[in-house]
Amino acid sequence: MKLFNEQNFINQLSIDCVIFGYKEQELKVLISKIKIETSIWTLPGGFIMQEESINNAAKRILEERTGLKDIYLEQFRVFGEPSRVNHEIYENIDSLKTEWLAKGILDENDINWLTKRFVSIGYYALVDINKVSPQKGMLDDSVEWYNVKELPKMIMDHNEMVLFALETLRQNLDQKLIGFNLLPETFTMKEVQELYEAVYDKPFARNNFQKKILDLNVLERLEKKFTGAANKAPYLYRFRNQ
Amino acid sequence: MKLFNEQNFINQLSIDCVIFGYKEQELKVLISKIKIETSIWTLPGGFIMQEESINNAAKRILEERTGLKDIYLEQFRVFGEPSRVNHEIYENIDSLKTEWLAKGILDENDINWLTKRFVSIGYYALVDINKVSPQKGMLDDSVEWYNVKELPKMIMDHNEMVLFALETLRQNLDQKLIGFNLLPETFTMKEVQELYEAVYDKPFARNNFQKKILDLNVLERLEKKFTGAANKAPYLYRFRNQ
DNA sequence: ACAAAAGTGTTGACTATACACCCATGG
DNA sequence: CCATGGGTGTATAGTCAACACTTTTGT
Repeated sequence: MKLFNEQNFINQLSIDCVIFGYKEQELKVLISKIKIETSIWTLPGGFIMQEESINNAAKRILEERTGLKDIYLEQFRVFGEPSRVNHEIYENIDSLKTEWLAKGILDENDINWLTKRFVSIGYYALVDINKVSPQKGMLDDSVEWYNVKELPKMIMDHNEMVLFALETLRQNLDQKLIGFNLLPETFTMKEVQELYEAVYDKPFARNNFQKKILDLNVLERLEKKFTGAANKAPYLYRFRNQ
Repeated sequence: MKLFNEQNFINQLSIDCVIFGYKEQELKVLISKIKIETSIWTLPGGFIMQEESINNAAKRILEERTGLKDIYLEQFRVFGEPSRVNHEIYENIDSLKTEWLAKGILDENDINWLTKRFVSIGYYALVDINKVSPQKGMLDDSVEWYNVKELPKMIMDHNEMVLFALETLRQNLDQKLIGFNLLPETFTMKEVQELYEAVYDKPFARNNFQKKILDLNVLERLEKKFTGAANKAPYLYRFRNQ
């Protein structure tokens, strides 16, 4: 097949994506499992086509896994240790290699291409978790959301990548007003607060938080949301886009 | 010669360095001129060896141009538009190609290697300008310091790279206490202030600035510096390393 | 004594945080 | 009418910028 070679993709350069979602008071990351028996986890990743910008490559990879266009995403760091090789997958796990070769998914050239040392550009993305139906990649066994605090050990430096992505998210959440990408169309102030608490992993004072967010002047107050609970009904808000 | 091929370097991936120095109240950037007659300017750059981390590659490139080890440096962004090709140099300027081939500096394979589309990792570095004696690269005609506000038009997106580097420097100068890398061993408070004014391109109030910097608790006050001027002698300071 | 520039102190505005209170809602 | 949680107001502390004043230096 020769899927991977220098005519299609740039050699030894990859993109790995830390896709953040938010649900049930937890910040989650979308990761793939390669194989059931041995359970190898990775971040969703891919390669850069010759005529494609790196941003578009990242968008394409994200769309493949989430089905979503127009995702908020941003590069956060390049990972370039010479030890970044896929040996974990392609050498230790002979059975995988045999299987892929047998199934004709990959040929020898592809495997040679994939087992070189790779420099990887880290992107992080923020998505409304309700809109995503995770799609398996070619080599994936499953794709699932994991709590960012309870991620399994992933290949190479992928766990470290998540730490860098989270650090960048924390630095940018306020400043760039990007948190609303993680929430549905409308939301209550409490939901915003719980999102912030999940991201920064610390509590915020309710009243001061409300003041801070409203003072940003980016939210539009809608009708009240009657939950049936025996207390005052909270307002719903929507992110005002300009 | 075949200097450049996939056995030596990673293909289609480069590093470009924005090297900041500070002198005479001006923030300066070290840039190379390729050829006298046509005057093509570029940022110092290079490639990544197969067994080398990207950080070490950046250090090596910086040492080649500045002669300095242990420079403060940090990656700030990846530039990956598919239009990033060296055509400006290698096609429009036939004379260069002819010259290099004639001199045996590069052969056809090298030129093919160099004229592909490149993804470039941007690093910025902060150096004590007094310690640097700029070194010409293999293809350089000259290497000089230019005021960051008065840079000539450089190839590809190199001017844009400087803007991103400066933006990152501004964001990190305070937070990471890195400004002292731009100053000599000892300095007066006025020199620190003028450095900050050069970086942010705006004035700071003298007394408040002094308070802010001293409150960081990273400076050690030394003896006074008698300049011979008819005014109170300022103290010298040194950056306390822990 | 004076000008120039460094060092220090004081004030007022703004911001962040803690505390207090009131209000709507369903049982 | 009460418990619960949402919305809003106030007081306090801390931070930051503007202004004022004092000190040191060489002429």
